[in-house]
Amino acid sequence: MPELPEVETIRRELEPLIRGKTFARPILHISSTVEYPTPEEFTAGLEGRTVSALTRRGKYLFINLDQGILTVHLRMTGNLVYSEAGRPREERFLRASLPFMDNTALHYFDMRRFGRLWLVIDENELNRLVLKRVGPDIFNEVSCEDFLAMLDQRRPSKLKALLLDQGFASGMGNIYTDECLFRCGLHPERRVSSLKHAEAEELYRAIQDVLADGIRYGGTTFRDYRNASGALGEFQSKLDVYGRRNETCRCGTAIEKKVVAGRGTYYCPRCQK
DNA sequence: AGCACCACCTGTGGGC
DNA sequence: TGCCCACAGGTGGTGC
Repeated sequence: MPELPEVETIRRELEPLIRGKTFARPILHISSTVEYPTPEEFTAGLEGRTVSALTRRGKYLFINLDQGILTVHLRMTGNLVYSEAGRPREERFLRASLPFMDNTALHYFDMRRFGRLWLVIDENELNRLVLKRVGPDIFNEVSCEDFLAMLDQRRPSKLKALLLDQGFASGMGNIYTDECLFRCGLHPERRVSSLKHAEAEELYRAIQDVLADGIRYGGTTFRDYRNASGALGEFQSKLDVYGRRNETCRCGTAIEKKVVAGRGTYYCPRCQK
């Protein structure tokens, strides 16, 4: 489900709703939702902690506390939903309930159960246990100059694989990668090493633009994504290629789909070189 | 190093 | 019409 714009949408919406609130005792409906520490340590450690700020790196959301950092990764189908009243309307796929002292709550839903929660004591532990292989946030922490310097001209991989590599830079997922490559007219199978300087700059620009647009429209609901209020995103109506196999590109050519870097990849064979 | 493949899960839509 | 299985916004491990 969620790529950078979806997580950022949740972050922006959630922060004013929960900043200053204090957690009551969490209920883990599926204990494997907690990756670290043990479920018992997680519930005991979160109870009584107060939210100070919400931050993000790539697809990771950090709920910073007066002591420690509650970390969330939604993977494919996770939803983090804030509810005014204590209990959610629909309990199917509810994996964890994180109530606050004032009887509001954060509910974590996840159909496929891939998403995870962590409770770490500080940034040091966060970097060591969670963010070992997570590169800088592509939207907030990488300037054009940085990006050009990061592009290793000897790197043999394809553009699609580069952008999906969270260790290179974090936040891009399958949808925004395809949309970004369409926007800058680069083929997903182009080799990183073949990029000219101007093309690399256009790629950087397209990444920033597509992510900004995704955030502006509240993310993409292709299937399951919901924001922190349970509402749908709206960027799906702006997609140029993703999910549009056999539809016509604005150039008149049919959009194709093939597997690149192990992921279903949509592109225009005429516009993208 | 990078890539292909599997694993983790559940649901569903497209093809036969 | 109905059934089945390929595939789905992600990532981590393994082995080549």
